[in-house]
Amino acid sequence: MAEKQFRKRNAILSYLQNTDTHPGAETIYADLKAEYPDISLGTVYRNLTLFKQQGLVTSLGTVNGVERFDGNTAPHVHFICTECDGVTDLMHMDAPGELCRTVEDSTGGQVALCSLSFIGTCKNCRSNNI
Amino acid sequence: MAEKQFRKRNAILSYLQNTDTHPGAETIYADLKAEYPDISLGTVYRNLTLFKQQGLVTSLGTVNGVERFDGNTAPHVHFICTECDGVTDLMHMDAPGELCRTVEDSTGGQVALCSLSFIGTCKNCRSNNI
DNA sequence: ATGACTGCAAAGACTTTGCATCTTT
DNA sequence: AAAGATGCAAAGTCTTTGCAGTCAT
Repeated sequence: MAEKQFRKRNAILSYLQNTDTHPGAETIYADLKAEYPDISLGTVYRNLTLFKQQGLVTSLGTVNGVERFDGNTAPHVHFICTECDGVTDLMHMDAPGELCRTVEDSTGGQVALCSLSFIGTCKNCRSNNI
Repeated sequence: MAEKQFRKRNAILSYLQNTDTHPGAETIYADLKAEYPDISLGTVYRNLTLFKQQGLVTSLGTVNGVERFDGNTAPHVHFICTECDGVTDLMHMDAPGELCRTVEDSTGGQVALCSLSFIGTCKNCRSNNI
């Protein structure tokens, strides 16, 4: 009794909603392991799949073979560093959401979301390259 | 003598440069098998990796777990159908290439390329859903 | 009790890679 | 002969999944 025990599902969602690092499953697993020593990777994957279906989190696609997740479902733009695999938000930049209608008109399809990413080398990795 | 035998490497590149279907490795392999019955999947993967490094082809990222390739290196926008996994070019639409500089200024990073995709259901799949 | 959630480990899908062979020059 | 490209199959990564056990109501 006392506090109701948090389910791992909640922990995973909460973790995603409180980070801007756009982690992959393995990272989520490793980080949550501190507080939930018996959490399993299967649970992380299972819940991520669920969250995606429910629209609670989005997938950025894969970076270096690993799918990366975002708990911030508001449309926004990403910067992906190909050296450190870091993904950062570009909050000041508008995702071209208004173009979705244009695309629907020109293709006859239905657009669920649009994804805009800039791929390159982040400030930090540039410095380290000197 | 006669015609020099085409290397498989050339065949793979040529295949990519002459299609707009944005195939994955398995598809390239299957299609080239007709003309090159002894081609191997390893060769396809090996050469795709090479082409990416050389900048001869680009990767669109993964669709449904499979990396998809584009022999058209001119920047352009893609429409990705989540039902049939088809990827089509939106040639009439400009990729926001000019924003690369803006991103570099605001992040201090260096932008190599920008990727804009619209994800949804294509015209064909919509029809089939009726 | 019942249904929901999870741990574990096996299976699956996709990709990479070592080595021997075959080509090209 | 030397360098490069490829076939084959094993290995490697990442992800999914079946099943039994656990937790919440």
